[in-house]
Amino acid sequence: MAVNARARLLSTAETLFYAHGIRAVGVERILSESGVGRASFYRHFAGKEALVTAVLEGRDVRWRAWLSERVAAHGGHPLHLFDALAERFATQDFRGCVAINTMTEIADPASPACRMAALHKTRVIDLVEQLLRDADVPEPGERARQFVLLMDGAIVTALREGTPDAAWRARGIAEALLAA
Amino acid sequence: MAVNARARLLSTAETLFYAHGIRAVGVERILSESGVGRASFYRHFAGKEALVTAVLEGRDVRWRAWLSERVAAHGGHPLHLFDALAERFATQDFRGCVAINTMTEIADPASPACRMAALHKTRVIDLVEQLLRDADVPEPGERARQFVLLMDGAIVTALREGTPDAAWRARGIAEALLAA
DNA sequence: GTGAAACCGTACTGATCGGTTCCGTTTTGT
DNA sequence: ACAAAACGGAACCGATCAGTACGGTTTCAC
Repeated sequence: MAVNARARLLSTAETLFYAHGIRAVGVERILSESGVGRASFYRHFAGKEALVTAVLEGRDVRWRAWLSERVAAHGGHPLHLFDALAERFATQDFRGCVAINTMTEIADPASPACRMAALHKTRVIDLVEQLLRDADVPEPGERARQFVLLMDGAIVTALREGTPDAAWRARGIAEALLAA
Repeated sequence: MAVNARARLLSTAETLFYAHGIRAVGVERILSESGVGRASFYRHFAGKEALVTAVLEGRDVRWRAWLSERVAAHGGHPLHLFDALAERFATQDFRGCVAINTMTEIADPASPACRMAALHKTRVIDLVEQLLRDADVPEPGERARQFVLLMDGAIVTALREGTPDAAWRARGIAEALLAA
């Protein structure tokens, strides 16, 4: 129980922040649920804000890896992005996109958390653009931005509706877009 | 200074909640910035949560009225929804959609605030559906849900980018959708 | 085996949270 | 003019916030 304090902090914080929001989760709760001592926390992180940015960093890497893997599993076509989203929307713990939630909650665009969230989105755009290039879709740059707009709209809608339907709705729109 | 305490509370709270988030704004700040006494606040509202739902109610009514008016001013076609959004995105105080921000921040779907936010979105869908009917667009029900997904995607994107570009991007997608 | 490093738990700080209560003043209806 | 209602200000309440300090324990490298 005395090793990996940092990893446990990151894991517990990620779960709690995602489920309840960043402001809603105090350091107290993260410590008690992770079993990490208070001093150990401040030995690993300068403060709560540093923990938040570290969580967002890890989330960015892991989420893009997951998305790439699932799209590839479905066949690798850009439209399969929405099949991956549908899978995600159906999971029990789904509560939207960490980056979107962070930007709407923290408000200050200059804060490290918001900067990290914005960076995540640009990286996702790059990922989508590469998928579009691989599929020989014309104007992949602009198309990628359109696709991410659709994905974000689907995420917000799925959070509100509590069903994966929004993924299929967004997929239908994307199909119309590619056919045009 | 001793009249309209309720109205001043609602106005101040709406501004602060929208700019900084609900959790980030304490009752203390609302009182000092509105000039309303603490006792007066709890005479008008059962608590902070009641104030939040009242603010969301007012916002819902006012925002739909504003949207209808702006769409009509642009010509009344459903595509003009995105012209209205572009106007909104360009305003200085734009910080996304109150309903989306509330749902991502409060997390609990059963809370009065989230219920009110969800209700707002369904009312917006109804508004969009009526616009589509008036324009003789086929399948207005499903189209309305697609349009609102596009609008929500545009709102989230505009919040991230800080420019009105997302409105034009969403408009382009909507045009492709109507042409298909 | 021994010392250093990492660890957990507890007690504490000052600030702020939402909410209650009381008091004296101002506004309003009649 | 006068009473009732609405009001602002301030002193409180217990709880929780992020962060610090200290003391005793476990882990690990040499």
